[in-house]
Amino acid sequence: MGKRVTINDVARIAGVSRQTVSRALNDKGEIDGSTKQRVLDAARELGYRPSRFARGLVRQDSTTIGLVIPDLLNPFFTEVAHGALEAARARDWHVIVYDTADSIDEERRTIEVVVSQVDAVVGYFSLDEAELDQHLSGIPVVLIGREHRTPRFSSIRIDGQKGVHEAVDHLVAAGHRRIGMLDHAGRAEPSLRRGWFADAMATHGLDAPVVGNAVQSVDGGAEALHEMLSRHPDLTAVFTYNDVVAIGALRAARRLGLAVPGDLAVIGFDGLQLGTVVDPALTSVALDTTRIGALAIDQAGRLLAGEPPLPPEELQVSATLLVRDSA
Amino acid sequence: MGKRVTINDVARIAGVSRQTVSRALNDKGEIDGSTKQRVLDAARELGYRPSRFARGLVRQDSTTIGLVIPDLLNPFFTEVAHGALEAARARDWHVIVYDTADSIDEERRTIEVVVSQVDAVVGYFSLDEAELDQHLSGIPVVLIGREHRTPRFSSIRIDGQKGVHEAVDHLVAAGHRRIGMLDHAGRAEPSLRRGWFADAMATHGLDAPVVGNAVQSVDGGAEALHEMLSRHPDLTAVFTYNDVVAIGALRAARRLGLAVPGDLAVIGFDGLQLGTVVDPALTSVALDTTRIGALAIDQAGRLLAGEPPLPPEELQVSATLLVRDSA
DNA sequence: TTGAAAGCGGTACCAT
DNA sequence: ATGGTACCGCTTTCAA
Repeated sequence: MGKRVTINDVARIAGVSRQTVSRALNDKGEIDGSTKQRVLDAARELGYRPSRFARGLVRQDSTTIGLVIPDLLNPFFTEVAHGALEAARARDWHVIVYDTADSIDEERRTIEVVVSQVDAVVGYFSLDEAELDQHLSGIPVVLIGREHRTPRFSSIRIDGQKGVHEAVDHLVAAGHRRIGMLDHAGRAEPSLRRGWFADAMATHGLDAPVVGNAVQSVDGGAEALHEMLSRHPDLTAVFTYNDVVAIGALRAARRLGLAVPGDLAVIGFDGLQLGTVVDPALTSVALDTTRIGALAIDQAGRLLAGEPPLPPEELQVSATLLVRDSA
Repeated sequence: MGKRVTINDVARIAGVSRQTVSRALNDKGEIDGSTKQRVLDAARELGYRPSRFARGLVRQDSTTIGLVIPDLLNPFFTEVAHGALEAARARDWHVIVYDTADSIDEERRTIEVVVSQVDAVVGYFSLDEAELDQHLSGIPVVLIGREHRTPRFSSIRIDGQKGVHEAVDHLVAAGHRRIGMLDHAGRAEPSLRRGWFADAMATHGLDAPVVGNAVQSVDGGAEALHEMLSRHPDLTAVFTYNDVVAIGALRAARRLGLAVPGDLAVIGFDGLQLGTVVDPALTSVALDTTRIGALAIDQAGRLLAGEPPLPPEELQVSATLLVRDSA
């Protein structure tokens, strides 16, 4: 029942050929004013609308990118998505967004259908490359926040080395010595961020850091800080896996009657805008989230156009300490 | 350069006809195992990928919806978008997201191109219906947060009447009498929310309310509260146009040394998750934001299928007071 | 099991 | 200014 009315119907009603209809609708010259009007009227009357498929088939323009993210409600992904949308819009590209709801099954469903809807795919995946390639065969794929293993894929890397060092420098300069970290709970290996942190601590000759694990949520962060502080009451500063956890830590500190940054300094990671709504505003190792999305789109574009892709060095986004009020 | 390899190329290389290629690729029966393998190999080798246009042209399935929002970074719209994506995914529909960056020009650009990419459009628009219809001709359009004037469009209404009354009831029950409101700045007419508020105040026989105007941002809310309090220091409670403004008010109150809710009660509007990260957690007249998006998708679906559309009464989402800690 | 032919709904090019 | 025709890439009859 959907797209019934075709260009032929319009042609018939208007008493002209389809080519003429096409001309009228596309504002080509070479058409009589009254004819054009007649066609337009007929089209409107019939509720005619060109098929995007037929049109796409003949004019090979119009690019559509699939953006796959685990959870749009997570402000980090929201920002990345925003960056991607912005970059795509600048090129007049269209972006189909898929929210996989943090579910591996939804991710599977997504890669199965996305390939027939878009020209390239960018985003966050947890499936292994073999499975991805199997379903996404033949189409450019840019992985975000995860390193590719085979040349089949591209990836945008997050380089927090410098930023995390700055964070620790900042804390040390303020006199902190006992600094803990709230890492990502429930992952096989310690995070890269934890590695950078340990590295920075070592640089200052500080003790092997105290590390707790936080579930990735505000509540998770609050709980983890409680726990960590009960075991290590001497901590005067905390660095967290990300801003969401840091915000939880902020809340926990307040509940414990600790002034931030006076009694406890807190530094997050991501530099989300969200960090400005809490009080004190969150100091954070900031990523240019917009750029992450934009880079992914950019790389997808190069791959699509057959241009030389950006080399790994340029596919990195590095972090910088963003000093606000919590440290 | 883009989509060079066609089904014909695969057919030639595999030494079969295109129909056979189609069979192999689409897992139809009636094909010899070895033939199928040969085709698959050829396809992989050539990096063949079916044209989504050609395929869409012949099988008229696959629905794509355009979602137009003014700013994905605004948590309210993020939540609505999330609801829409979720509802679309449940039907195996695809959603192209357009962020118009709060710009009327971007909105224009969007409606000009979206029509050739999607089957229906839902979202937020500020253009008038005539202009919308002109570009979106013939395709279902569901307006959110704004009432349609002509039957050409559908719209999802926000009904805050009950929720706002609950909010005022709640405040009055807690002993508040002097309650101000921070409305939306920079709009021609007072908002509906302000009307509901005035109405609720009148119900309780309270004075005509004090109303200030806030720019729609955290800073805007903070500033507006300052200003309002300097002129009306006797206020003990504030209701705001939305949560973002309320969060600004929260901050301003804290800076002024006012305890919330002790010295000043604050109630927002929207019921965003964002309200849980601030301290005290924000009490708010909550909307089911997810439902807003879902309703829009639902209505678009009915329009598309030629089913009877939902009547206006069912296209409403009403608000309820969500009591957290700020009032 | 496989292939030939006929569209799907448009646009471009060449006549008229 | 308008119409005829080929063709975009793929799937769906229908024969063979």
